[in-house]
Amino acid sequence: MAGSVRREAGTDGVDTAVRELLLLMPRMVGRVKRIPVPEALESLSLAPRHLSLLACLLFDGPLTVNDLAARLEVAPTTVSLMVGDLSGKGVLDRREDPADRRRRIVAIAPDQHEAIAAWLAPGAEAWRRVLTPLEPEQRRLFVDTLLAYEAAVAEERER
Amino acid sequence: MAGSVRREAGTDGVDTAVRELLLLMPRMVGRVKRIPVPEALESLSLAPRHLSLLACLLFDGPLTVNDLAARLEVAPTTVSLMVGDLSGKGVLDRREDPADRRRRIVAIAPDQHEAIAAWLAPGAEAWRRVLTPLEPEQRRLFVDTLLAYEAAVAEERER
DNA sequence: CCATTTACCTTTGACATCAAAGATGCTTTG
DNA sequence: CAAAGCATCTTTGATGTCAAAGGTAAATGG
Repeated sequence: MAGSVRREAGTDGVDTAVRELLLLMPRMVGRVKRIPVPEALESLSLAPRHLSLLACLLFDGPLTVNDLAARLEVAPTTVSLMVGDLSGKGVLDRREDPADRRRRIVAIAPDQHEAIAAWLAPGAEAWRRVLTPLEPEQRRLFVDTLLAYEAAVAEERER
Repeated sequence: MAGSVRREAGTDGVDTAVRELLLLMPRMVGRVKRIPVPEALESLSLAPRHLSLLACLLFDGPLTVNDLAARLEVAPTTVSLMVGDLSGKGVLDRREDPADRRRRIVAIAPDQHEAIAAWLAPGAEAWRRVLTPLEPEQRRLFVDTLLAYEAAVAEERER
């Protein structure tokens, strides 16, 4: 039965795992969208959806709008609106690239650096908790498998 | 530096992995939101966002609106609207529970079963591709770690 | 040089999602 | 059995996200 999702037994648990993951994924997405905002940042009307954008900037330094959109797999529109919003509130720094005035270089305002790192910490803590008991090579395998999945999905889209 | 995301070296690569995962997650979410719709279903105005709902119904049989919302980590509002939409188009079957007329039992319309399974197949194929080369116990470890992460995030929300 | 093409960002209008309130039916309790 | 309480779903108004179009600046090339 080609095209079907399930297959006969004997594939050594692969299909069981696939099934579990297909059902787990939307749950995970939903949860991540609800990570609570610390009080210190609530006054700046920061919401969970800003978290990944700020994480990118915190980890990989100043970036352009398109660059951010590509990393987050989100439309440049969305980044542009968010950045406009957050820079108005002093959370982000948006300035023209002197070398190319079409570009806007986006960075975290220095005085918000610490508060944002603290916001990221609980999410990081969740990962740390589940990764710590693993052997180093098991950890490596886990990350690589997830990366491979992302690549596999990206590839499917080409066709 | 408590509360910071990075720590000193010597934690055996945990922090490297955490960092990679924090950056990978939003990418994955974005990609999954863009899984293409097969032509056979496009005429029914089905979009990627319907996929996880249909997957739940395909795997776990008929469910109620609240049940679906809980599994998808989405508001009952959203499920209600989607179900109303899709049942209007004959993709889903929505009928009152005879035992409790407040409930609506949602199921996939039998004649759409096959097309939806085919839509799910590429996503399943991506997982299968990355899981097949693993040993059974490695596979188990991978799934369990992801489940543990989901549980860890759920727990953080309580506090 | 000026004209065309390309790159990057923003604006705009349409749609998806959610929280809160509303509607309906079951359950409990005096 | 009546009334209050609870569970389930839908409706409504507000907000987030996106695709398409618009605006501006750099690159290309005649």
